[in-house]
Amino acid sequence: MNLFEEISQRGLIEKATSEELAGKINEGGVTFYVGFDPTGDSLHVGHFAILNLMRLLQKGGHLPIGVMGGGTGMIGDPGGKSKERNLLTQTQIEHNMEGVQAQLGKFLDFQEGNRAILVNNYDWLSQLTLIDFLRDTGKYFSVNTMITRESVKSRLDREGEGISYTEFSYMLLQAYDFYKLNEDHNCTLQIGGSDQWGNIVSGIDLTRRINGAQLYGITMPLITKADGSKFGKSESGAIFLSAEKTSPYEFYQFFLRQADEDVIRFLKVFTEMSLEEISEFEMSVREEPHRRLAQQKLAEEATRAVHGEEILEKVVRASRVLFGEKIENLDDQVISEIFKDVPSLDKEISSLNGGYSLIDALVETGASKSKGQARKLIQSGGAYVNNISQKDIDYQLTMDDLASPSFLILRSGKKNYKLIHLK
RNA sequence: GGGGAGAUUCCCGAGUGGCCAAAGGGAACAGACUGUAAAUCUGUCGGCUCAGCCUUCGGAGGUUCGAAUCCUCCUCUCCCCA
Repeated sequence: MNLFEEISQRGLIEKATSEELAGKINEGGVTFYVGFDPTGDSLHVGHFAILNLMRLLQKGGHLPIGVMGGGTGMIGDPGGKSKERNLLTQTQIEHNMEGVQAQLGKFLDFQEGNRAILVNNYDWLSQLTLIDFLRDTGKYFSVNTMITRESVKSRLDREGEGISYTEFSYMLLQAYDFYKLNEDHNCTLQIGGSDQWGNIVSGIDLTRRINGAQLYGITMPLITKADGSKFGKSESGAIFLSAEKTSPYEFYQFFLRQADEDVIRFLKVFTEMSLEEISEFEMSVREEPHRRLAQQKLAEEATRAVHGEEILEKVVRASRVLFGEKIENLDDQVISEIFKDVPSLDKEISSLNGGYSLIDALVETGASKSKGQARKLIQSGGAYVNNISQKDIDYQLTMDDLASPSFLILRSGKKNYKLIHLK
């Protein structure tokens, strides 16, 4: 199977601008680019599919360019929901670029061979002067066409909304990026989300008009879940690739909890596993879903790619302990490692002498919002001390409840852990 | 500029003088069942020293034994006409 067939079978392609593209991709040596929003210093799982596609293409002999939208970020894509863009400072953008580059490095090779590069479009967009830009670039754009673009049209149709000239120009800048990257790096392919179609096509048109070069574009489908909700959000918000923003444990658990209906599709989209291997897991999901082998594999592959083998092992071990039986007789080191990401409350060890009420402990650790809720939680059997359900409202924690010499583990519900560190 | 409607607990939304911490739905949180899934069912869902008490119905006053409900003023939102 050739590369193009493979990526389309994985579900990584929604639309391509031209039939010829398949041939180019199978030949190799295509320089392609993907744009990233510079507003944060970490990518999130919503980027996972595109990262995987970039990785697959690089391994297939193509050259990836990551473009940070340092310049376009100051303008704002009219398709985006936010009305006003914050102007990021250069230092912020540099900081964000570093963060993103480190993460891209997990998926792409920046070192040798057909090595990836990361650039900031501020570098060239900031050099443009208005007169030159209008004369050399603006003249190739038809306003008639621009106002029919979905992103612009929806803003025009909505009463009282409108669109500023600034945002209206966004499309021109992104188109110019593609032209510029073609000139400077011989970049001939742009890949983006399905909402980027219009912008990509604008770049292709512009470049053809300026220098006659034929460029290509691919859009990726929006990754959705079987229940219709958007992939990438957990109860507590977006799942980031950075360990500071989303702990590796939470990251692993997020993938582990995906539904049977989604997991095979996700294996194809998010991992490099061969399609043959994936079809074995497909059978497993069908015949023995309770074993959750596919979910485990997905969580494993994703966590390994982002956080590495060593952290993966720790996270798997932590998961086993956390979803296991009673926690006792562990040493401090093991506990603090397993529960590294769990919020913990420091407490004087002496407070256990006179007994420390479970209700207070639940409130103080933040497991419950108020004493009333803590009381109800205990009554419903949802409060756990060292993984054992405790239903006595007046329960007092004592030295006997320590899971290790200085730790005590509380839990509300199935997976919400809190740690008390006795000093 | 003229006329009308409205603001209720996280969200939607009922409630027009006591039976109101306020119906119903959603979200959320627990429990059961499971597979750390989905669906379903059950419970909880302002606070507390919890059979009781305290603080809430846009804001400030007032009437009343008693106000989310009535009156006055203010703030904000929406609709229609010009």
